Order: sequence, then structure tokens, then C-alpha cells
Amino acid sequence: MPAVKKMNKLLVICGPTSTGKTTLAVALAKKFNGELISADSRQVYKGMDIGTGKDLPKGAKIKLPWFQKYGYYEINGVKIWGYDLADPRHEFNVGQYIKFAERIITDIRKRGKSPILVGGTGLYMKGVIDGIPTASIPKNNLLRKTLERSTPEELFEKLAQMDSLKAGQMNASDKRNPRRLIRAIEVAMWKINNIKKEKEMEAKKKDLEVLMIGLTAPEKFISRRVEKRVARRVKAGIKKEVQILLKKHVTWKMPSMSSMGYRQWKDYFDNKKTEAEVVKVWEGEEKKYVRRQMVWFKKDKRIHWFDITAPGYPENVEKSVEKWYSTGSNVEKS
RNA sequence: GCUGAGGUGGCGGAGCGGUCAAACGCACGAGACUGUAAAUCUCGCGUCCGAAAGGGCUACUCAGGUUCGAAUCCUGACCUCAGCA
Repeated sequence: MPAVKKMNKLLVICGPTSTGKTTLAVALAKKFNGELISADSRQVYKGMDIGTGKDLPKGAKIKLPWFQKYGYYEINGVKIWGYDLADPRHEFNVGQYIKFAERIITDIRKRGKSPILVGGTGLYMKGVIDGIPTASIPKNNLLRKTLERSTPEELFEKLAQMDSLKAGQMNASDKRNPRRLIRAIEVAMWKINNIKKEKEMEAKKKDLEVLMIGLTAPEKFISRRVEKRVARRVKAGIKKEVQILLKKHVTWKMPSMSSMGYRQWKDYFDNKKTEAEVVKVWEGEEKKYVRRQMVWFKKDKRIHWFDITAPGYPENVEKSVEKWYSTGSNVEKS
């Protein structure tokens, strides 16, 4: 087992859905004495297992160390953190995720293991790797409520008054995105009221050495995988999982239920669509999601991409990772 | 066979004489992204020239006609659907 020389190393496995990130990560964890942290905005919800693709062995149970509130599962003897962090009736956000991830990474290191961040939610990964300075600024429900019905123009005007710098930085798309505008106003307002804290925030800097591995495959290949995977989830009882959630008072409007493979069932339970139709729409959404994920990840030039259909695929990744762990420097860009 | 309704872009569906390359939605494509991110938002989407502004060409089943002007009105053909025989 290669020795891990530096303690601030973080291995990252990213890429679109259905490329086998978890499988690879588990193998790497075994080889390099690691533990996984899932970076997935949907797998954080309890009771949403089939649809979010928590690749858990049958009957797996979460284990909670006595000293902390977050638990882990085991896949093939490898610990995976980041599942079941939240109740699906509650909201969850990047801020919470970052806090959790930082704590767990520290903990993993303390135990002499290597943390491996694996997932497909770009923003969450970015939050852990690069940090999001404003992420800890709390939301302001009252403000959100009052701003709810404003038009993007009105919101932008308001933002410009409070923080002209930020307003100037917003691009054409965000200027018309009410959700982003409201958050920007929220942040601006908080800054006005918390000048001291703001400076503390800026002082914090990330000191991580990161190796980012990206998994891809030809579009057709992924499409086929998506179809198979959706079929598998239907068979595994996604419909029942949704019913159980509904019984537990999880409603269609909650953020957790905006997840693919969940929200599509609304039309089924309302008798508007057949199961076959639901499945078809779901498949389509998954494929679109793959594209959106790629748009995000493509931008990050630090990622070393590997085509999972290429010959020698897992071995090549292993080699890169091994080299990176042992030399203490980043791998050459390919 | 008769009667009624209708044939518009990849699809659904507006328009019902001029401001129509055609609302809106879907699909598709390209993007954005600093507390909802599997979310949210932007742009493009007949074709040709152009970086853009803009301009050219061809389009609303087909063929004729009326009109300064037609997807829109008239005639005929073909097709579809519904009702009656």
C-alpha cells in the first residue's frame, strides 16, 4: 500500500451520472486506504435510496460513531459518508454540505485514511475544493417572502442599490434569475449588517492538494446505461419508495422531491400518466442532466478525464492516482 | 356515398387579408452558475450572406383564381378526422 505523504490531499472523482464513479471510488479506496465522501445533493436525503442511486448492499444500515451526528455506510468494506444527512421534509443546501464535508475530511485524516470526494453535484464539489465564501451566510426567510413576487427587473434594481459591485458582476442570465437575485440581495443585506464577520470569512483559505479525476463515455454509451439503470430502479421498487415518502408527509413541492425519478411520479399518482410514460420522461430527464453536468465539469481545467470505455481504463486511473499519492505533486495534464 | 370539421415548423398549437419566418408550449442545440444546483436562469432553433446591426431567398397540403397585397377570401384536387347512411 503506497504511503500517503501529504495530509492535505484530496482525491476527487467526478463526472456525469451513470459512469460508475462510486464503483471506481470504492476500488481506489480499497487500494489506497481511503474513505468516500459522496458529493451528491440528493443522496443526502434519508429514505431516498433507489431513485438517487445509493449503491448500497442489501440490508445495509447506517453506522453512527458515538462522537458525531453523521453516519456512514459500508460498500465492500469501504466507508462512504454523505448519505442520509437530512430529512427529505427539510431543505438542505451547499452551506450545510460544506460544513459536513470539512468535518468528515478532517476526521478521516485523523484516522490516517485518505478522503475521496466522489459525486456529480458540481457546486457541492466546488464548495469543498475551492470554498464558497458566502456559503455560510444564512438565509432570510422573511426577506425571501417579501421579495417572492418581485420581477427580475425590480430585484436587480434593489440589488444595485445595496451592492452595486455585485450587481455589476451579474451576467445576463443571472440578472433574470429571481432565485439568484434574491440570494444576492440576501447576501448584500447580511454584509451590510455584519461587516466584521465578513472580514473573517475572507481570511479563510483552502489549503488542499487536489487530484480531480473525471469519468466520461460516448453519449450513446451513457444513454444506454441510463436506460438500463432507470429500468433497474423501477424494478427495485422506486414507485413504492415514492409512496412511502408521501406517507411520511413529504410533498411534491419540497426540494427533495424535485429529484429525478421522484417528481415524475406525481403525474402517475394523479392519474394523468401511465407508468410507462413516467419512465420515459424520467429517462429523458436523466439524459438531459448528463449534458448539464458535462457543461459544468468541462469548465474545470483541473480535471483529468478518463473514458470508461477506453482500453485500460481503471488501471490508468489507478496509476495516475498512485503516482499522485506517492510523489506529492500533481499528475501531468493529459 | 352524404354531411360536418380540418390540413401551418421535428411535434402540439396560435394566427383568420397587410406590421408573419409565423405567438405559446414541447423537443433539440449552446451556455450561465459563490446557501434550493437532479434546482434555477439565459440564448439559439426555415435557409443563405454577415462578427454584429442587418439583408437576401423559400415557406402555412397541391393547382388555379380574386386582390395593390393571401397562411388568411373563392374554385378544384388530394388527404385526415367525426357524424349519418
